[in-house]
Amino acid sequence: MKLSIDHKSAVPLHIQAENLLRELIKDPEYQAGKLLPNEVDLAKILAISRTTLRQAINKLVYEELLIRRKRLGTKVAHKKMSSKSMNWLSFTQEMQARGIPVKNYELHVSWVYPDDYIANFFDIKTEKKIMKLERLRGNTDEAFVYFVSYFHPRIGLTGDEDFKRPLYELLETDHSVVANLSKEEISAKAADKLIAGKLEITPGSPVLFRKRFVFDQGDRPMEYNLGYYKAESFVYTVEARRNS
Amino acid sequence: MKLSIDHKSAVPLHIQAENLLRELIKDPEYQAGKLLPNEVDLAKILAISRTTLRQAINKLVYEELLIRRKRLGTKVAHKKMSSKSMNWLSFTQEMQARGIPVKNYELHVSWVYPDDYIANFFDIKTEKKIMKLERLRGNTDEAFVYFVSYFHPRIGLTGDEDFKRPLYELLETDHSVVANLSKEEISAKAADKLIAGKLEITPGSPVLFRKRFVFDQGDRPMEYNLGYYKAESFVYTVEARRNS
DNA sequence: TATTCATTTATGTTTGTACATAATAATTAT
DNA sequence: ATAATTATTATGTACAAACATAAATGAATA
Repeated sequence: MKLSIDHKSAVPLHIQAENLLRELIKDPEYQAGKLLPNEVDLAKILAISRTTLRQAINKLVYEELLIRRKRLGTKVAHKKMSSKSMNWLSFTQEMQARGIPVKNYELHVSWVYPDDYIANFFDIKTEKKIMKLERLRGNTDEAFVYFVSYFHPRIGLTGDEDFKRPLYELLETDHSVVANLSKEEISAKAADKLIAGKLEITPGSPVLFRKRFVFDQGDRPMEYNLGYYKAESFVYTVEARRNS
Repeated sequence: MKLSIDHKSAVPLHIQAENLLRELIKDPEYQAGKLLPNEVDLAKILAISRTTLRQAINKLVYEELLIRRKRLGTKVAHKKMSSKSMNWLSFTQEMQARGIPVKNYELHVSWVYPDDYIANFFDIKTEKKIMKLERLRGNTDEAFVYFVSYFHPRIGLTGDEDFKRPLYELLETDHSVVANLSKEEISAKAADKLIAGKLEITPGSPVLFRKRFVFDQGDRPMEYNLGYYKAESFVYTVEARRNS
């Protein structure tokens, strides 16, 4: 890649400048904290206007790859605050997005009588069995989350589905059930014997515990999910903007 | 919030325009697919230049809240889940809403040199001390959360403020700093000796650990907050709805 | 020595202007 | 009727110019 701007190219100048900057900041010198040339000079060097250059820089600033400091200059942003609002991605997709291969350590389907709490949420009777799906998942080295899901009978799951596939994709394509609303409750918990055994930690050590209530398009309950995450292995990110 | 631009305000026009747009696109009409007024007209209406308006629109386009279509116009993008549902309540207000009286077990101000992580977030040098606020809080019976806050020097806190008051109210009324965006990372942790001592639990037992990055109106970092919640005493709720 | 003040410098904000381009709508030619 | 052509219209790109502002630096002052 050549580090100059081609004014005759069909590629917009600010795009060229952006790409050029992306290359430039890979240089160890800049990674080490060296400042970029100031905007006025750099614009002159690249033979584009400062406005156009700023357009390119802005993009990288948005991406938190560059940091501007008034009077000092612009430099490479080191450890960027990762704020990937993971929220609606499935576990599999989220892991894949981070480049971590997902492995199923356990995958177990059973049919159980719902307890009062679940029956109440689903608004069903306790006399009829519903499907329970247990999944122990992690990367290739270790399991770090234990999921327990219960599904509303309305969906019509048989238990023969391929649960290695992303769950919400399966429900949407094969059962026409679309998750529309999720309410979650996150707390810390001490692992009991069962959970400790699954995650291979000592009983009493901390886990991140997540209850998830999932509703479909008609706001009808469709899934009740419990997740036990090994501490340190999982961070839940939430982004909120004031709206008022 | 008034939907007009104040040319006399100290708040930059493009920021005002950005906020205004955020409000505007909440209108069901726009949510339903109506196009925004075209840039030239809208700029005229708001009495700002098209360039300035584009600056604001660009931000929302980058956030994937708006979609531009050449020749067609700009409209609200509805596709992803909006995970933005946090409670903008402060701890005090939240507790009061639940009818639990808040008590401060400890309230301690100190001035410390920021470590690399904090300096990086605030984008400041490590040589200059910043204010650190420690608060141990709970109900009348027991303390169940330990907060550590660091504030950006820009805010100009002296340390003599009345921190028994709700924090964000204090910052807003007395220092004209408004929290606008917060990014949080929630995880489970084992309590170390310090935390265990504060919360009066045995070291190693679980706590809900929450990092909070708070930004002001200009999206500039203003507070870095750490919260250690005694397990079982606190549940974090998140509601996410797909808007398509 | 410590504090205050002015200077410097790079980014931050804003406007006005002009032309390019993609996609649609309207028109014309086959 | 269909295809090709031509407006039309909104965004896209690009420049120049000017002034504002935050923060570091160094000079003047208490």
